Amino acid sequence: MQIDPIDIVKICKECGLRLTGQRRAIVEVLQQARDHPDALELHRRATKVDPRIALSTVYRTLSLLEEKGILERHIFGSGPARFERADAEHHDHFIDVESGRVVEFRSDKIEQLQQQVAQEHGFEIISHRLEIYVKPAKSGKREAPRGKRAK
Amino acid sequence: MQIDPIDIVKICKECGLRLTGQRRAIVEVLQQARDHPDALELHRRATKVDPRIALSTVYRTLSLLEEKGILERHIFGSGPARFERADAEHHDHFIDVESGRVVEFRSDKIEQLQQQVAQEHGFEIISHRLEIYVKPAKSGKREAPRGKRAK
DNA sequence: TTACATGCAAACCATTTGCAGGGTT
DNA sequence: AACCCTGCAAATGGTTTGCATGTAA
Repeated sequence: MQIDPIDIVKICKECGLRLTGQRRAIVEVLQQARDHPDALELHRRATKVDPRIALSTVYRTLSLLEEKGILERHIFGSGPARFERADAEHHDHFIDVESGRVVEFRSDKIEQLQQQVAQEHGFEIISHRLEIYVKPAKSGKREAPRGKRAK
Repeated sequence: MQIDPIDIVKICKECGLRLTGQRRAIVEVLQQARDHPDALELHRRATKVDPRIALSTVYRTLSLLEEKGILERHIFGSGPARFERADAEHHDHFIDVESGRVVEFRSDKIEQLQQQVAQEHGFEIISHRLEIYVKPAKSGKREAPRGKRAK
């Protein structure tokens, strides 16, 4: 089951933005991304769709979509920001330190405990990020858990 | 109760490093820090102890101490890395988005759940970071929870 | 036509690095 | 004396920005 496509036409209309070829191309690339690419990689992919796209435009568009809540920007370890579609339901990340691969997961229990701990400290949660840096378990490495995630 | 002081003399001796005035000064500043300062701030403080310290030396020393496991480097949101003494017991952070203040916390339950989730995915945890961006709860803001942390 | 968007290059910011001179052992 | 360490300034890498030009509406 797929998340709704980014409706760049609607976004532009609503916000009084122009619908340019570059924005279309970048959105298309984001749409198809199943990984967590950085700006440079997105630029690489976007130029295949339309060679007339500057890296700065990619950055500008990414910031734009992030503002609109369409995208999430992650900074894993050090290194460039990496982007992904903002999911309806928040999730966290495993980062395989050997391959750089990112795997999403969600634990309602952890979410719930965070809420509880924050409350105990007199805080209200605005957002959070949980990144677990991992390597494949040497033994009993179960292949990808059942279902990509019960989204 | 205070964490053990950084024994820079011992570290240098063990690793064949030189015990310089700069290192002493930076370590002293780190020692006294009760917050999570960035490199520039540490440099500012260090130059008060000894004006002859270059920012690059601060960076070099911080990297050194991080390697030795004495320090932890955090990157909260975007912005410069911020440093703190590596605690015997891992902890996570609340970041007050309004004031920038960082509050430490620890939840064994969360740690445990992470372990469990990682295992389910066939991963072995190398490290993790959990940052909860918060603001003071509007109502019923209980003042700092009992004890700074039951270290 | 008229803003807004883009490309380009320069600016930026945090951090790292090359190198010649200094200071510890 | 030998070699590590430092200061300085320049380089780096990711990202942002100023500005003249291009283009969607």
